[in-house]
Amino acid sequence: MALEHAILVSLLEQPGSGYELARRFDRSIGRFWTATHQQIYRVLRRMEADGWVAAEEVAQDGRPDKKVYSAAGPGRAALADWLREPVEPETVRHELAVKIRAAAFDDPAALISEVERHRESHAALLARYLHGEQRDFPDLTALDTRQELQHVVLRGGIEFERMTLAWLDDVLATLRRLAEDGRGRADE
Amino acid sequence: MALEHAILVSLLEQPGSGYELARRFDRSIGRFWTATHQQIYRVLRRMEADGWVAAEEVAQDGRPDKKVYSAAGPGRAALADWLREPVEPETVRHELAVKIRAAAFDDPAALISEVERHRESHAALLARYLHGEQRDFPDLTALDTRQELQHVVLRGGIEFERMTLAWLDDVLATLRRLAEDGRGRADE
DNA sequence: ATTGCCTATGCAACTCGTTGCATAGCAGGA
DNA sequence: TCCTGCTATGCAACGAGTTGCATAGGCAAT
Repeated sequence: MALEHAILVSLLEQPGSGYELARRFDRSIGRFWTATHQQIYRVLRRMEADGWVAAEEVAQDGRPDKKVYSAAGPGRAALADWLREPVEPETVRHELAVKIRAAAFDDPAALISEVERHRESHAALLARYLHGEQRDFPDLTALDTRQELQHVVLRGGIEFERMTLAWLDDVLATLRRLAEDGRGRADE
Repeated sequence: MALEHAILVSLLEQPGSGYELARRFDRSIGRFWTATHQQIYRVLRRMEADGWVAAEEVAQDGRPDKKVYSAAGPGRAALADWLREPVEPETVRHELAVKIRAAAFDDPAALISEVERHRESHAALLARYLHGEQRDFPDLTALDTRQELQHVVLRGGIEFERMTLAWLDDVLATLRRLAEDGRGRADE
């Protein structure tokens, strides 16, 4: 389990309320670790009870009060411990891969529009990454440690999306070829 | 949720018992969808109750009896329906990316051995993929529909591992550079 | 005026997934 | 001989994650 740790990293980069964290998880961090506001609120309360984070009530006008959290000493220590633990193997859930193998027992052509939609969303994400890179890292020769590490993670995201786009093109070409062949021959 | 569907695909490719499925999920299918034997047994019982799979008791000598499952008509229909549904966005859990960003608040050098271990396991997986490709697809010009689809998924796995290896090398170079700089300058 | 959306937090109920353990016979090695 | 490990299935308990709903004030558009 590492939601606690993802939250700690986010709070170290910038303190914030549960709600703000939830939005960050929808945007930047969410590319590497997803979480709903429910999980975040629950885990934040547990972390506060354990002394990992400190909370400060902030009154706002025109808006509900919010509790701004920041990482506390024990939280940083827990994060350092976690860093030194070996990563547990990631549990993979690659739904599209399952669907592609499933298509062999149905009509491969039925998957084409699905894969195309997938391709669009990956192309959009790549564009957002590249835009974010230009915005947040205009000068790649003058980065501090934090930015260096953020950037190497971003490079990973960019390369992943490029690889995925190329593969989805490969998948589409394969599905289209099979659909052609299927029309040419008798349906099996 | 798609464990049902992953099981259906596996049973369509080859009928088998819960135990055999669990082992397949540890090996081939498990690259795209992980599951423990507990999940598999539970879901198989539900699928049998729903008529998605048919079970046949098989007596064995020297071993406990096993129930061999195979996909039934309603299961195939459910799979076809699922193929036509849009994929829900995958929930991403990229622990290493979180750790890399976390390293900014600790010692980046502490991550190096961790990333190296990661790199080794991805290199080993790539080797296994390439070996499996040679074994299962010796003649790429004579593939039927099922093999074509299996192969395009395998190509995705291979490209993913290649991309990951290149990125991990990038990460290692970055961490080592930061560790050098950290020794040169004062610790912050 | 009403509708809908945004900020901000939370409860309750549920499903999904993991972990530990149990059974039970057989095979192989120390 | 005892211990370990493999096949084969399963129960029970727990923790993680999701979904639906509730509150509650403010803002903007219809």
